[in-house]
Amino acid sequence: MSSAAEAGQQRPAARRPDFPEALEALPPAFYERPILQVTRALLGCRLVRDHAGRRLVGRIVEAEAYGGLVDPASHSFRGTTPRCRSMFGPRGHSYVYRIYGIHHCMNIAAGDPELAGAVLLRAVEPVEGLAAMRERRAGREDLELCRGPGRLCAAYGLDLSCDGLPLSRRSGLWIAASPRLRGVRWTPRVGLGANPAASWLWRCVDPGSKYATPTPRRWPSTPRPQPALSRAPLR
DNA sequence: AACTTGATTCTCT
DNA sequence: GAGAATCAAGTTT
Repeated sequence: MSSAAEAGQQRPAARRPDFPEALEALPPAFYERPILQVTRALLGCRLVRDHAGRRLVGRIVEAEAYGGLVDPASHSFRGTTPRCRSMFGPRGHSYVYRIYGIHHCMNIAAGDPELAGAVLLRAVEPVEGLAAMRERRAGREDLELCRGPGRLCAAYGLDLSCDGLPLSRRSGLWIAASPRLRGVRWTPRVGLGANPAASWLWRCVDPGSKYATPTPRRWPSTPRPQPALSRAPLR
């Protein structure tokens, strides 16, 4: 009995050929659990990018889950489109989209098999490569370099050319595992307006970090039950 | 209208 | 100063 479990622990990639090798060091919960667990596991991990001869590193302090079974706030809600194609792709790949025609947002595809899903990285605490980030975000305080999904992409130089990349050292963009962060808080997601999912607690934040965006004082006033995540296929 | 940001203006502390 | 409100800035749906 223990041999099967040990084999699974030792060689997770054998049953997950699509999963980037750089993520194999993460605990099994990272890729065995629904998207909320993935979101939870990403907090405290590091977003790393090797680009233009420099390494950028940031500690993830804020992330949001999108997708799953029925999430009207997700790009995947109405099925696959050229834009959100990466949400339906293999887990551990990037999903980068343009927002408001101006900025970009970085996500990690993390849906269960046959389910679309992605985790939006909303803020990281700059750890390494501050000089390159300051160049891309000239005139900003260090606190503001990566506080917000659009700012994060600007500081990292992430754009549509980074969409669909496997997160790995080979691609130059990956997640470095970290011990489970304690004391995270779940809140409603930011910027959903009148969306019926506006009150779902799918935003995970390190409340002790100044590098996360502020949590709104007033939450959506019409709570609706979150749907149970299941492995049932979309549509 | 949209999973945002930056600048401005207002309020309150 | 901090925080809320308002507005405008491309592109895609």
